[in-house]
Amino acid sequence: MRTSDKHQKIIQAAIKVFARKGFFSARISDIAKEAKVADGTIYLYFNNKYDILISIFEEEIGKIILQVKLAIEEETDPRRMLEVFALHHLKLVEEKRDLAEVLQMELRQSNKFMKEYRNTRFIEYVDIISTIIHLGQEQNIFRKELLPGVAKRAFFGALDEMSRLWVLAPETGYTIEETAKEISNIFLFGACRQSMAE
Amino acid sequence: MRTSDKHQKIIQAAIKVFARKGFFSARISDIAKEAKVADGTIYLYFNNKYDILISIFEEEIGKIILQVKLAIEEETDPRRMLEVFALHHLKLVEEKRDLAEVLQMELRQSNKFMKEYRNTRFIEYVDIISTIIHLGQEQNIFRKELLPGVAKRAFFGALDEMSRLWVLAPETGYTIEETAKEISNIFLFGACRQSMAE
DNA sequence: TTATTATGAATGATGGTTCATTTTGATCTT
DNA sequence: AAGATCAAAATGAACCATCATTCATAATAA
Repeated sequence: MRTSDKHQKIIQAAIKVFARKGFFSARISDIAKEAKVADGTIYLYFNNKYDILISIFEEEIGKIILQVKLAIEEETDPRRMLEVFALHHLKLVEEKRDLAEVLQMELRQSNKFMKEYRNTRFIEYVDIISTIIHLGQEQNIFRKELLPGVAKRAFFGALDEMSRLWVLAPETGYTIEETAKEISNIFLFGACRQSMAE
Repeated sequence: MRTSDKHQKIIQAAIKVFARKGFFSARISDIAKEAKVADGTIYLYFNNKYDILISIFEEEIGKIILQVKLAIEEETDPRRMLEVFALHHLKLVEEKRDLAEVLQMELRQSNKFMKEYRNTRFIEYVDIISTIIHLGQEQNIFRKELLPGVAKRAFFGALDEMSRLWVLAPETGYTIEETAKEISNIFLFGACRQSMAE
């Protein structure tokens, strides 16, 4: 059996277990059982429990970034790009619920218990948005005065709050598509009635 | 010494310790030392470690809700109300950093390790926003088609992502006031250049 | 035969919780 | 005013369950 197989099996098992119980309540023996592997085997592939979590972040976010960037390259209009990003972000909950749950719940507070770990992958992910915003400003579509550091986080935060909701309570009455559309719309055009439409 | 004094002392100590170490890494003895109280004393006022955390949520969010509602009642324009809400939410990081940190980091994932606990106070807080949005729709200021469940979370999420940033890395280069203004602006009018202004 | 990979019982540290004991302070007695 | 009494409040050492991690041993495969 190839090394990478066990590595992957453990990662996938850990995602499941962390999603179900949370990082701290999850036991190594839970992960081992889920991966159909002995407790000790885990330590042949990872240094410790934290290392498993970090590997999940690094490897899985890496895959997501790749996919999203690819999808965005298909588009030319920055407005559409934002919608595509939104769609991808929200879809994650549906397509990989366990992973979404781990990223939602554990990633955010990882800085607390892993002081030294700087999650550059996560930053890279959010910065996809600022790239789009910058593009939109260059094309004279977005307002020049937008504060990029605020705008990107406003958009990301809005999306992420919705995906947090879905992770906690799957039923909201809204579909992913309409939610992505609505959030993009609010971000692009605002909640106010457009006075010109009068 | 009155009962309530110790209760408060322990709560305040716990906020400090939870902020510094996170809920799981915090030891009861840490909290006891910070509160200048014996370990056992804590169990005279709280059932267990979780109970301390829940009490923080209930009592402290209660206070915040009161303050915010009061400040919003001063305003008549829903657009201003949103800005006031934003200002209050962001100010919390500055004025009560430890509490903000606990709410940011621990509150969100509380559902994971305290399955039975439904945080109604938190819901109540976010619902202040939907009340404002509803008002704005009635006054024909906000678009009627806004999905209230999405819009309120978009606004809240945007704000909260910024306060998460401040909790993690205090220096961002933006002031609270300009951030509140910017987020409100984006939410109200969008990121796009208003075409009528052409 | 030997190097690699895997096992899972044993180890050891940790820290939430308990509880026998002490301290406090209010009330009553003389 | 000085003891005496007692319930409530506080203490902190000890208990014990819980795992993360290790490592002597076994299985596998080259």
